[in-house]
Amino acid sequence: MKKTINHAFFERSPQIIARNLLGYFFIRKFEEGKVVGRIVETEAYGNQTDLASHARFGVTERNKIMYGDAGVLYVYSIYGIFWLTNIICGKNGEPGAVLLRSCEIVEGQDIARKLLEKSKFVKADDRLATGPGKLSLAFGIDKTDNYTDLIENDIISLEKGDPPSDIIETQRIGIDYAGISKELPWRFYDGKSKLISHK
DNA sequence: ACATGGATTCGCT
DNA sequence: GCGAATCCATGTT
Repeated sequence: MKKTINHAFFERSPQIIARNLLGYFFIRKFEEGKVVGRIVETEAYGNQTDLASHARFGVTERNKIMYGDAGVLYVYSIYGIFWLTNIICGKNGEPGAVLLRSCEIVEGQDIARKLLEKSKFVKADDRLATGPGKLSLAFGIDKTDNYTDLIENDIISLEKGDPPSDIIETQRIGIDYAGISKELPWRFYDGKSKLISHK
């Protein structure tokens, strides 16, 4: 039995969890095998006071998942082209999520490549899961994976890994609309990794 | 029922 | 650095 992660791990602030998840392994099983990615880039999204968060307008049909139990996947579509993969954080009633932005695929690169090639909007080079849209493609994640509990289910999971020696904190990407919140240092990445979406 | 715009990516300038 | 691809959640009529 591998090291497990319990729900309590996710019942903390998204900033703490986004940082802690660096070096962890994100895993999805397929019939042909499994895809394993070392997480090297994340972003935290907070409550109503975070003007970049989907929770900034209060509860809606799409974002109500952010107010629910931690440790479940929040998957939503963006630009009509991509799915983005998040993990719900915080205690029940406190909205928060961590966006998975980049992985180093350490197993199942052939499976990930085939999944990427199904999309006409990405190029399947050696940066297979670099960027949140490509990461979701590489793990075959779409709206059918929304609400998946990472602790309970047997297909998608997280395993502990060693934290990077060099963790960089910067502003989040693609949130120019967020006013003062765009300056929050809530993006985290492994400073030694080459597979980061933006430097 | 309709208008708006986005937690992206790629290719061209 | 900028525009296009493309669709659904959201807010407004």
